[in-house]
Amino acid sequence: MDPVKRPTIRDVAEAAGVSTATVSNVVNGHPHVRGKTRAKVLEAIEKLGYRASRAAKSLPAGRTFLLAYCLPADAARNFALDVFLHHVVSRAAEEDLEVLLFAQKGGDRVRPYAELIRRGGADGFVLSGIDYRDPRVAFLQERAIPFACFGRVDDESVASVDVDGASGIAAAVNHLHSLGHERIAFVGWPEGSATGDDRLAGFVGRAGALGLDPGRVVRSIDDFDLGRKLVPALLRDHDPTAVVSVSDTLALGVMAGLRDEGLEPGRDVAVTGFDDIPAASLAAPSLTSLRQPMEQVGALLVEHLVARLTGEDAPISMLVQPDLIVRDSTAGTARSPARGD
Amino acid sequence: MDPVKRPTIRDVAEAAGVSTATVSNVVNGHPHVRGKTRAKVLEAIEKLGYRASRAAKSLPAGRTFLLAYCLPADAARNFALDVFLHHVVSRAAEEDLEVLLFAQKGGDRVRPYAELIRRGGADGFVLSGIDYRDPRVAFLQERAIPFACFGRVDDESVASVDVDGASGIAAAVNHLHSLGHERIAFVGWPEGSATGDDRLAGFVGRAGALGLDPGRVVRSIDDFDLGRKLVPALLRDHDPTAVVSVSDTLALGVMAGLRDEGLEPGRDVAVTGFDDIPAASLAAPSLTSLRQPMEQVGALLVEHLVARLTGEDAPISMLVQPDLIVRDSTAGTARSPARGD
DNA sequence: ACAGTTTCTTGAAGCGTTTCAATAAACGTT
DNA sequence: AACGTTTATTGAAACGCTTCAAGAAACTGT
Repeated sequence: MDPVKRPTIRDVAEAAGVSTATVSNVVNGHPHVRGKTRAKVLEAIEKLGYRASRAAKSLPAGRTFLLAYCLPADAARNFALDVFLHHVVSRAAEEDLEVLLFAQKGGDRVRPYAELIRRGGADGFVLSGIDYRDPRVAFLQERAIPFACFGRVDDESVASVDVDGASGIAAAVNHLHSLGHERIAFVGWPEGSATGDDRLAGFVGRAGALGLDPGRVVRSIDDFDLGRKLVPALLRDHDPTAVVSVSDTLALGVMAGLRDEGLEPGRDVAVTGFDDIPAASLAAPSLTSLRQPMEQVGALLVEHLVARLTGEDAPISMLVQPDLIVRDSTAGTARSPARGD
Repeated sequence: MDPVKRPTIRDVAEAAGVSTATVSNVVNGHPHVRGKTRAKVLEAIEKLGYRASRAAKSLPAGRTFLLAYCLPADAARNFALDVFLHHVVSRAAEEDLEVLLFAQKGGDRVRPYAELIRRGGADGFVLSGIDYRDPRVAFLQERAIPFACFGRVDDESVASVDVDGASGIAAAVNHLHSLGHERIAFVGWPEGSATGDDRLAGFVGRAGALGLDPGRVVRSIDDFDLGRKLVPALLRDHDPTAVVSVSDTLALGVMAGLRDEGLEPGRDVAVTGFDDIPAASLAAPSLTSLRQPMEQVGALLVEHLVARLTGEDAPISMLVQPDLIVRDSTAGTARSPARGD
């Protein structure tokens, strides 16, 4: 009825005819153990199927062997979250760490972290969805809790990995320019988001460098319908042959809006997005987008945390490159018939 | 430098001038504590910001206060995963349980569970992605480990919650029928998936009951492009005015395929999907779909596990109803002009 | 005011590990 | 063969909490 009783270190010690201290030494790879003794112990471990209990290890060790991650409240909007998480978990497993999930309760973004810390719930934290001056960062830093951020933090002493949005957008602009597009517009987020500002900078910089007008910019919050509705104004003000969007959601909205105006996205007007959300490849036409290298980001964050937990003082602040995934929404060239210019 | 030292139960006991046993009694709400004593203790707890450490609680309790969930290897395909997880985590938090995440290593689906159990890593498991005769179910059952499944399990003694796919599809058929559609086709998965068979049964049953031809069925594995490519044959063989799909992915493919054939989905041919993945609302036209009540599922699973851990023998085997989300892909009526019949 | 009850509080053991000082065994020297 | 070294092993304390038998305090009723 009850879950099967697990063997303890004492059972192993008995079976091997040694003390529990010796078993512990073997398990933890301490140097001074004779070959013969080690063999006996390993055999007993094997026979009994022994594994040290995390709970029992934690107590004397003063650590939990857990990394914690707070699920964003708007999980449904964060499409790549599960992929990111998957990589964090996998990489953590390689380091014998497991991942603890917790969630925001009310509006307070810091509270759940504080609670977890008070209960000694985890050794370190992985954060995502970093804002300018994110309160969580200040909080954790003040308490000297190990943590690492997916997203840019202005403070150099904070470990963070971010996707180089500027360079990603620049790649999209290059791609479109090489297809012959001259009037490229950018659909961005409202000012004040670290990620959005960065991507916009990429557009402005690259467009300028290519001698294109970097002023073809329109802004909207990240919503499909708003993206759709901004198309008439976009066409009127900038008459673009290509639209670079700060996100896939907006890009898909723009594609719908183009079609509302009788233009076929991908043929009459090229469109690119950012994030490569699942819907990007499921759209018709499929959407050219920038994929964030989640595996790399997850691995870097975990590696940093492990180093930090091992005592090394290893601040990192890395920028990783997104991959341009070319699909049908940029399949035509700027010189194709439809718009006749 | 080091993470701030947390106060222990002993600190509280000292501050309140009582023994640690009393503090423990207060914290755990034991009955025989005098009001005045309780007040003193609570005050000390408040002042010091004390919270019992999970690690230290676990050891004598013989439980971890953790529920474990294994991230499916193909996380990227499981679109609603993060939503589901979010609800599981939230509900668990209400019960003072946290959620531990682990991942599949190689091909062996059972191995990670076995490993976690050997380390005494969690009190119970939440499973998803249940197959016919899922090996994990047999494994956990054999070891009498508490677990609860999202997905149907044939064994009545296993706690499971599933979404009523048959009834969901039936609702879609009803919806289309009420719009005047008479020739409704079903795009299903290949035989042999529990979920797919169930949804198909819903179509056949409902179509038959309405006096429609229940034989308009086509099958494909769950892939956008395959859904797209099956449209010509679908039109030729069944000439449907509406297509009910077993999944959103296939439905989106079908919509693309219809457009390839010069038909406008939502106007010329109605389309429905299942799962309400994010792409459903981002498609143009937006896709009518069936939303799985993830919150309910998550809550039920956690509630069962809590009951089970509390000693109650509470097997459940529930079916919850999906919600039909009507969108533009079923906006027209069967009598609208385009197809002229 | 005293014994008998009942209610509250506590000391100490124990949960499964790690760690470290102390002891034992093995090895070189002479 | 006895000694000093080095290497291997161990006993016991400690980690922060719960639990339970036992003791103390607060009430009864007389």
